[in-house]
Amino acid sequence: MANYPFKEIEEKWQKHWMENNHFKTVENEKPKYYVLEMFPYPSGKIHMGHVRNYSIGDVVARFKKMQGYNVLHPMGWDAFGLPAENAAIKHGIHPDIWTTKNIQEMKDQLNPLGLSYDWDREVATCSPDYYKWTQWIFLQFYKRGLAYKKESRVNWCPSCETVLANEQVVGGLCERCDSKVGKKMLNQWYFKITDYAEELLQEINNLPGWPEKVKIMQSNWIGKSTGAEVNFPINGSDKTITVFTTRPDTIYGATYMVLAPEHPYVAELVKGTEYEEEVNSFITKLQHMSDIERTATDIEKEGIFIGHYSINPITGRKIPIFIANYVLVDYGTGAIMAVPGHDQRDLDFARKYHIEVIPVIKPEEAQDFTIEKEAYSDEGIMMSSGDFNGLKSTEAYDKILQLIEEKGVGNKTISYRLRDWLLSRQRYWGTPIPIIYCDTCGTVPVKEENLPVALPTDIQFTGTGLSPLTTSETFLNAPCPSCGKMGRRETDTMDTFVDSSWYFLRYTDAKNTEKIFDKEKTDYWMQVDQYIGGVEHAILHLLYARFFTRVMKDLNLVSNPEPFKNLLTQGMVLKDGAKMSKSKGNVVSPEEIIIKYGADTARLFVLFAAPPERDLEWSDQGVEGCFRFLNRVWRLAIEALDNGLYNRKANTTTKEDKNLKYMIHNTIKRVTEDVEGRFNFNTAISAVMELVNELYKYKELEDIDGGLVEEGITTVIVLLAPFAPHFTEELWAITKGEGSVHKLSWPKYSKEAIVQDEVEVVIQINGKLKDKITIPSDMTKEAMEELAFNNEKIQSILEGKSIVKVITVPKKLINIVVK
RNA sequence: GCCGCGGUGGCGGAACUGGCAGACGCAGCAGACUCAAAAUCUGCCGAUGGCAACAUCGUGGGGGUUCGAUUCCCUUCCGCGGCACCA
Repeated sequence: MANYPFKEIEEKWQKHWMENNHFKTVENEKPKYYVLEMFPYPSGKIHMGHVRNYSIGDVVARFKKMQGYNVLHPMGWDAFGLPAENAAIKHGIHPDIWTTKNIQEMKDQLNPLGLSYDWDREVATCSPDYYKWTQWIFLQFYKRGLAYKKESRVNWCPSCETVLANEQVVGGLCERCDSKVGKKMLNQWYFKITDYAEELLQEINNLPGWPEKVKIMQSNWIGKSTGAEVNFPINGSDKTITVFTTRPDTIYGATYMVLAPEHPYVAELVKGTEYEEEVNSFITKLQHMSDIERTATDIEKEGIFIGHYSINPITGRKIPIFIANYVLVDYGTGAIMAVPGHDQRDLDFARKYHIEVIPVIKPEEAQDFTIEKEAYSDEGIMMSSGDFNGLKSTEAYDKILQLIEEKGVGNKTISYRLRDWLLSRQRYWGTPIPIIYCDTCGTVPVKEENLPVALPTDIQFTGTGLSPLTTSETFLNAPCPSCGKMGRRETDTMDTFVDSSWYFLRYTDAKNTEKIFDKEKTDYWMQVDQYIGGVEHAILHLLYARFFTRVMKDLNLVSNPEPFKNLLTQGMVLKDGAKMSKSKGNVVSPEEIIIKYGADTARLFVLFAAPPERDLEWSDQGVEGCFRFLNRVWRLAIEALDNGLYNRKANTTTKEDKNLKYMIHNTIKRVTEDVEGRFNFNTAISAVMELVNELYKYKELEDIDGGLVEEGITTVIVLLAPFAPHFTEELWAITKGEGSVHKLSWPKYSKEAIVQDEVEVVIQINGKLKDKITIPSDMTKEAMEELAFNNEKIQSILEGKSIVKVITVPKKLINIVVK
């Protein structure tokens, strides 16, 4: 028999579903379920990673719908970004046209997959209807002091004369021209995400539906450490330098101090001294290095003495002040007390510059303790620490902190690794920052009623120099919202992560022209019950989205501060052990697979080949196998219908009948559990395959129950519906003649059918399998043991051995322990 | 360096709470059908020994707990991912 006509079937049902608004969703009284896949960047081509992502989401959506939920399953486009602008520079196509065309092309490639999206809720972040609200959010942040501008060091390519995002710096080089990337001070916009650091960290504990791995990554990223700030007066000056330390217990061992070269005091302290020139050239040298070069762990520690001393406020000791490449200006206070005895970095530096090393903590057992090449960073017993000598360092930690506070020279504090979010981009294709600079009024936000600040079209893309928006006269000049005099617009646009930090909220009320969204609607749908996407977004996107949602909760725009209840991070699609990529030439295009085997086979394969969290190794033969399986089901159903198998002699209730009934209902149970709780689609599908194999065997028997065959085939069709939607819809139409398989309720297994009268148990001797016997499932322990001891095979093995004990687990095993 | 995840047949993977290791699929081998091939259907398919029934070994390596360990504990090796001069 020929293969099933997948092409006709898929086109037919896609058209049917679309024309009948099959996937349209509105709020109703049913329990809601919001399933979301991370929206794509419209590159113009979908790849297997997309197919995998959306297939997983579609199974969840269709399954939940069959379970009676009101399911929201939207799709949209993360449509701002650099590739569109590069295309403009390279080919002279306007980013808007390029993006719109790509969205259409990607939609044309997505539709053949049969995904159950409600396209009425589509959003594109580059559309003014959308970015108007991104700007509106910016203004709310600004009002709250959560958006602010500051001078800071940013990546700078001297050849392109432009700022680069961290992602655009590849191995310390500019991704476009391969020049060495340096640093430059620029005035940039920031979001104050650090205000939410503690909340974002604490609330990770309230995300039981997130993978542990992602939670750990976020915690580490936020990077909380507790310690103290201590003020060290500068000798012969009225200034003090505040250092941050996590080890106040080592303060007696501080033999020098290091400032970050960019620390504001440095320039002041050396001004007009003999050290000025040397310090300046050191700083200039560092500025020409990228962060990557500068912070590489293998780089040698380097620094210089700046001619000043400070006073250790606890010991009164006078210690030299250095600047060095290993102290960062934007962590802690940008200054440290260096304790070479107990910090490896400080030790390396001290050895190089011949600075004294004073050990102040020794291991508990140690007698004469000295430091050679390795710093001692563990706990221990205090030494050379005045009154604290002999104490455990953990006790001394608290006592010294107390002393610091009593003396008023410092206090307990907390430091985070998380930095504020730099959102300015010197780009065209992004959301314009709605700010006007006025000579009289300064920095003035655009009035809400004047949003959106639209992207102009009279732009030149030269690929060099400043933000392209500076080339638009119509954009640049705008009246000050406060005094009306001519001002200048902000010409930077926002990082595209801003756009994607709230799109899931807009889906809940995508067409609203009055408001960002209606709170009632958003509260009805939020949280996202299941979010699905690549683990590469574990930190940035997911953290930013959490941050935004928290702020929106504080603004009373939403009720729940956490956006994503459950998170599934799917693995990559590999071929020959490597990620599919053009440069490796190992790309399999979804289009060619759909043409050859159809979308249902493609979907089935990506779900069957591996559990969703793991990487998936592509296999052409594996795809073929899935296609064969669908054909096998097809033939089974068609043959049963044509040959009247449904009507053959019924209700004989043989052993085989009972077994098939058991198989049918146990398969329902297995598939339900696999899909619902664990997202193990691979085992769900293999369970259905087993049932199909069983049906093939059963139908060859002499005496079969036609009704049971029908039940079996129907069950297979219904259970496969979320996985292979077109295939099952067609089979449903053929075998049942009416309705849609997708409008059915998800089947429930019969409890009686999965009760087995007989079970197979194993007989072990010393834990090793010796024989298997089939017994009634309600047999007592005693009877089981009797049976085991009467077993001929067991008797012959037991001969001449003495029995130590017998362990019997009902319905499972009998283990006889012998000597 | 620190943190996390993983290691099971020729391959992708299964074994959910400690109880038959290898479900299901792929590849391979054999048979049926066919003039023949493809497709399809059926059977076999971890290693070693044996004609066989069967025996022994086997979940990266070593050790432990247990009647019993892929599963729990210790240790070690390898692979992958994240962070990385964060004081």
